[in-house]
Amino acid sequence: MHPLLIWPDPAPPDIVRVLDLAGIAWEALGNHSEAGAGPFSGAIVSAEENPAAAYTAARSLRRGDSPIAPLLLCVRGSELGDLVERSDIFDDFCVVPAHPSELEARVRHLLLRESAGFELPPEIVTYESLELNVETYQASIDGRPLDLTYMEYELLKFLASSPGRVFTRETLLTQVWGYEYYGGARTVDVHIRRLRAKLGEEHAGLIQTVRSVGYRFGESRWGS
Amino acid sequence: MHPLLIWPDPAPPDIVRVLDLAGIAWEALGNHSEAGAGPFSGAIVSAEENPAAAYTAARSLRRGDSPIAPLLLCVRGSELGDLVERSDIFDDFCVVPAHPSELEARVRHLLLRESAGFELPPEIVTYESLELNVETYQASIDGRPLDLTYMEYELLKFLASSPGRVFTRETLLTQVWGYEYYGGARTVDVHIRRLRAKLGEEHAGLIQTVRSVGYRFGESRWGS
DNA sequence: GGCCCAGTTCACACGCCGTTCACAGTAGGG
DNA sequence: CCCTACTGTGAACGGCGTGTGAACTGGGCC
Repeated sequence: MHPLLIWPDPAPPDIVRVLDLAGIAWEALGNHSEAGAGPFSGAIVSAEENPAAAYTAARSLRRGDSPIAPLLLCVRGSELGDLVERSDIFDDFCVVPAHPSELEARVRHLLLRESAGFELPPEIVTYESLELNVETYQASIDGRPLDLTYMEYELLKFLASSPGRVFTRETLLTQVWGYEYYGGARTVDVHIRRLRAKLGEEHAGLIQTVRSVGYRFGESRWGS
Repeated sequence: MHPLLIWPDPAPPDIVRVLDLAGIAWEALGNHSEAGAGPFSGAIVSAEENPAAAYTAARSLRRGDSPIAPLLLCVRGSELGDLVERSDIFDDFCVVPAHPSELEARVRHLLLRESAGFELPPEIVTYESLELNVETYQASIDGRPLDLTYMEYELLKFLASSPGRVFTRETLLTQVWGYEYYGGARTVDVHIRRLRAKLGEEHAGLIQTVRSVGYRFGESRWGS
């Protein structure tokens, strides 16, 4: 069994005590760039001290080449209201200070469900002739490779993950760019434009604009 | 959105209070055999009073033809040790007594993740052969796609959400256009006209004029 | 049958919204 | 340290959705 990743570094003593008593291996890391250390069977992110930094850390753990799952978020009760809109960056949360047995139960439950087959985002997103290999960050259409930048790739991946669904610029900014945004709606437009350009003339229609609403990927006719 | 199933019946007041405040529909059921009543978007099983019976109930909810997911288990702290070996019958648990905001956060988190993962049927407003897909902003009638503008779509969606009900122009202006309006009653007329034109000759009668009152969608006065 | 009221239809102009271009800031690599 | 490429923002352009005025129609009432 691979160890659990704990953020931040040094790891909060309360969490360490529970894991050590339960005989669960762990490793504390301060930032994602060090995560190349090895595979983890899951992560615990403590938002007790610095919630904002913890959310950023959790989000970055969920991205990149090897997203980590499951992820347990430890938060104070006062932070509960902010959790709903961040649902995508954690699998379970624990209100701290918590009874050690609750924390242990949550960790064990998550690990068990993980081994039983946890749902992670698919490795390859495809739509018609478009292919997105999440692992290698490569994209191709009609077999021809697409040279996409990071943001273009993230945006296209997000859109292609929900074909037909319309996303507002606001939604795209928070979901793809990942932070609260004020103004800058033009940013989305420009990236959409660059994407369409790289998709080529014949496939530019894959991304449709829904006037005064947002953008939609594929499914122009809902014959489905 | 389908209601949540709550066990046991009658539902624990603490849980009911949280759900009602959060505006989440629920339905209390005592045993699984009654569950044929309708589809549920999830379940909450309270093991506060009778843990053994609650485990049995949760297990039966997870079996049968239509297993219910996600399932939230409410347990006392003293039961935490028994949870690990029962990991298969619930998706999340909540230690009671819990702060209402924690319970609400867990319910919302489960529902959000469920909708993200399982991709439950899209929200669709439908009336006879008319279909409005709220997620994709697409409309169709008799299977033929309708090319509606933003305002036309919003107006039609609002009308079709309450078939048979008559709306005054003022009501439509405030509800659809969204702001207090002075004058400009003609605006509604024209949009109604454009809608009727796009609905086609055969379906133009779906939107009826109630003289000196307003407009009504569907449910002709003879039929009802 | 003529007047009046209410709804329909038509035509047009304004303004919003999306697209596109151009440029500044910045991070990463040689 | 320079250079390149990616990213984000401002501004100009163009299109079309939207709202409004006015003419037209149809029905009710005296």
